[in-house]
Amino acid sequence: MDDIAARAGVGVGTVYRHFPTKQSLAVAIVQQRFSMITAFIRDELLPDPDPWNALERSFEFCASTQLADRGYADVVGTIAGGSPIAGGGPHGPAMAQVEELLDLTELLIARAHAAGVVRADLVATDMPPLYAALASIVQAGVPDWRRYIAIVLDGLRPR
Amino acid sequence: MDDIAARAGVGVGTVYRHFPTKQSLAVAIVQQRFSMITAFIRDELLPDPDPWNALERSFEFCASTQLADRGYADVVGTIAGGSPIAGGGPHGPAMAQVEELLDLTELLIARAHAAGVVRADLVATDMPPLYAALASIVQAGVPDWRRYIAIVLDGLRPR
DNA sequence: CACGATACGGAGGCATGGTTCCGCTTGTCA
DNA sequence: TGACAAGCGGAACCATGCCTCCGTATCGTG
Repeated sequence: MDDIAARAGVGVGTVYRHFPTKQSLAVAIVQQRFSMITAFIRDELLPDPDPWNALERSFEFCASTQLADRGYADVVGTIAGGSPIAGGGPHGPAMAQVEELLDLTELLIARAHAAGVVRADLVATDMPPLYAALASIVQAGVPDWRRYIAIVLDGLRPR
Repeated sequence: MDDIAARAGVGVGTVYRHFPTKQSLAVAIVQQRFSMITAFIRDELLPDPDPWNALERSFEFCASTQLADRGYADVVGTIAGGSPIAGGGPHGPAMAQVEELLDLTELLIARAHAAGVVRADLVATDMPPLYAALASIVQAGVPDWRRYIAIVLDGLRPR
């Protein structure tokens, strides 16, 4: 917290005036990230005319977010694990936000199914684990993570 | 360390007599795990007559190890990242152990290529990132991780 | 049994990092 | 200008967790 305050050019006291606890600061950051993700899906991916390309871009987005944000993988992992991270939870983005994100993913997958570009058994809840997996690869510092996006995507193609 | 000592039924002092530092204990654990992994590949997977099945089992093994060992994903991730985790490194299994593991993986992949069961561009160094990815899914608490093994494996099939 | 050596236990020292609190500065209004 | 309010900074407090140290128990030997 001292470092955060220093980076922000204020004293710790000021940080604690805005966020009463370290955890509440973390929650605020996570919620902001969630907004970014849902906004990206809604405004960039769903309008994309090519459903397959939208999927591809969703993985790219996931990877770049992890590059900018060391904690991203953990959060997505938490969603993937399906744990009850509602408002009260430890680093909980409100459950409503998770719902919204899953709904958008659902649309993404539905479009892909309609176009027949993905395997028949693919469901929306498959995505968070795959996003988490990719994020962990990026987190590990693997330089050519795009290669692994390609491999996973190949695994999603119709059989 | 206090907890570890208690679980072992000894005092902290005794723990520190065997492992002068917490890190050295971690290193010892990691090295032991490495031995288990290399032994498994050598004694179980390489003798498996079906190269594809061997690959499949390697992922299964990876997942179960992560289930038993919360730190497994991190270690594999470190290898995947290709960072210099030699003897001096932070939680470094000796570089020699990493080399050995990569060599064994090389054999596994070579056999798969010879049988023509995997995509042509697959190389041995692709595996650590994939193992790390799977481990992170397991770590996240996703109950049906086998499903994601299947998806990734499908991504490894010849195109 | 006496004695030295070896091994043990766990209280205490010390560093780290989250949180609180109080004195000071800044801005506003009469 | 003086008095008050609001906001700020950072020193100090406290819990946690790694590690050290010393008094004690155990074991082998003369």
